[in-house]
Amino acid sequence: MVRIKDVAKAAGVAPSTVSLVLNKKGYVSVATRKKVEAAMAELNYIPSEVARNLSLSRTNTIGVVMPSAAHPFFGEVIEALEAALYEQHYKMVLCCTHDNGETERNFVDMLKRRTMDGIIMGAHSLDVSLYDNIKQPIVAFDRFINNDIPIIHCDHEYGGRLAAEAFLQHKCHHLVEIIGHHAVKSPANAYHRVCAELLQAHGIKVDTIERPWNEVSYQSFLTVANRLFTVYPDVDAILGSDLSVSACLQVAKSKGLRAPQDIRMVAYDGTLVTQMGLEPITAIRQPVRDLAKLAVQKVIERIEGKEIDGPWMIKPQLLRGTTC
Amino acid sequence: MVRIKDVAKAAGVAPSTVSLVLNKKGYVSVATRKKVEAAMAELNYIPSEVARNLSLSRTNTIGVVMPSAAHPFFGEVIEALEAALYEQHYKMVLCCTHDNGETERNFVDMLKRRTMDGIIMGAHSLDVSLYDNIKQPIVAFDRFINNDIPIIHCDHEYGGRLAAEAFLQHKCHHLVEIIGHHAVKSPANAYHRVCAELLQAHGIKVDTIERPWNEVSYQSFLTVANRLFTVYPDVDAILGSDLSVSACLQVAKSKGLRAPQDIRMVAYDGTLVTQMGLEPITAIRQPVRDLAKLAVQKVIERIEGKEIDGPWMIKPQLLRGTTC
DNA sequence: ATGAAAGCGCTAACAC
DNA sequence: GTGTTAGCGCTTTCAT
Repeated sequence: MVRIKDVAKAAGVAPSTVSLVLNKKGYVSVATRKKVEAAMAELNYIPSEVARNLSLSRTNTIGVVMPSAAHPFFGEVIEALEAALYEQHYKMVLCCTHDNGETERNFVDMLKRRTMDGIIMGAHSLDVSLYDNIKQPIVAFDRFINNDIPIIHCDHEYGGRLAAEAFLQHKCHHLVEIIGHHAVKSPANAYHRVCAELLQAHGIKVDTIERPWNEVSYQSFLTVANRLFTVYPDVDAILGSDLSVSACLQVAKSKGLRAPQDIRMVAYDGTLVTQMGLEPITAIRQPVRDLAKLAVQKVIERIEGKEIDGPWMIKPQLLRGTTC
Repeated sequence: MVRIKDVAKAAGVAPSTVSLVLNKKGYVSVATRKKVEAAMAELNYIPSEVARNLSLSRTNTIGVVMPSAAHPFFGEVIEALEAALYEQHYKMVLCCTHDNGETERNFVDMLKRRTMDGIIMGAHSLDVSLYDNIKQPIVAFDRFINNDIPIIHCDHEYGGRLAAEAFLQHKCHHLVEIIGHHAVKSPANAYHRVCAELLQAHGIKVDTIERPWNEVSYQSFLTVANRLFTVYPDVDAILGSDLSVSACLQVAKSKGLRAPQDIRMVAYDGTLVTQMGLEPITAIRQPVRDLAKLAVQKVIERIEGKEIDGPWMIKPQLLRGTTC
């Protein structure tokens, strides 16, 4: 391994000088710069980033915690975060919790060990006390953690309103909402609340059905969809996440129901899933790229010592499909 | 910040002793261990991983390079790799290249700077010379790079055979294969070749249609699907990746074609996408978790200095749907 | 404009 | 068993 001092020796200068040309800092005469650069090329020198990190107490790495990478929505989020981080010259280390508390704990430990300069937290753990004594910058992605941790999310109340407006363009009598497990404290719950309120104000009956904790197979979405139609046979409007609604559409079709004539459906998230079936599902699209950019910008501001407040929100958008 | 020497001072011992208890190495009397542990707790000591990394010349981090995280297949792969790495106490830093050579180059640079102990490379770059002078361990994931870099992949020839067998259970006359861009050198091309050969041996006509480079929107899959039906109106069998076939199914339905009576389709990969539409698509499922585990095992063996050979393959599996 | 030297926080060889 | 000490490779202040 060739070190900075090897380059210095070869170039006949001091290590500090090499460091200066390496980082394009300070004043170095053109002549010595040339010598140093020649020596670096000659020796095929590559600086050790770890040594640099230790010296600077900064790793240019930020940790991203998500429930899963295989889920279409989180896959998109991860992609967008990685791109935004890359643009700011940060590396992303990814942790998928699979809704497992221990995984999350371990990851937060890594953060504490200063492997990373900051964290973007998008998982839904149950134990929020994990985050009590952390000095490093954290921002939460669509998730409440505590009052010290700023949160970036989509304007879900507005999303709920968009969904309600879509439903109200048709005659519905009974909306069923497929909601996440009640233990998950997410700002996203707001869209269900708002949509329910608006429809109830128009005399529409609203029921909810809850998804099991930590079940991610598509089969489990089909199970819930089937239960929905069994428990509420007169349902004529459904609101839920992309996968939930996709499964409902599948079940509805198998029962010979047509959308939007017999039943209306709005999917929340608007990932690929809603575009991919035999008909495009009407969806509320979360502005994933913008959310990711904002989250990245905010962690970095915190890393750089700026005081930031939050929360921050971005409005979602209606993607008109054929199901509502 | 509290350092190891602070703990040492507080406990009345030497830093090296603290290091020993920290790493559960060597022999430390129970009494001093207790003292040290008390001091660590008292001071709320958290070791710096960066310093440790520098000292050990090892980061316990490995880089994963994939074309995208938003794509269902790569999302699954990333998830599986992360889980496998986590189990081995490795962190994953993720790079999505978006088929962009510069991104990849930058990432390989990071590797050279020894930020990471190794790389799992699953992207399809065009410039393979990038990998010429790398000392760190690399394994390729479903991708040919060069003869020095071992490769892990699914047994695609077997996959092609499975697909052919599925088609041959029906009467087909004209298979169209949707293939990736010709610049991508992937072992996965084998399944197209093998399936084509087997069907041609039965007198079935085979054509191919090539996907554009670096187009990832679902819209682009629909475009290709539409072109397929325009160019080959008598097509009655289609083989392609999940998204390609999903788009074809959508177009076929819109033309009133029924599967498998009028047209047969087999999707390669077998992600969520094939389960999600209105009918399950018959698919060749890549054993993603096993591939990921194997890839992780092999990079780690290389990191630990073991000589490994490769290539390694794992057999795919037929998922019977209703489309063939 | 360049060099000497101290430090970033930890590990490990060696001495006691 | 425990302490001393010399690294790991880079950055940066302070002289010159």
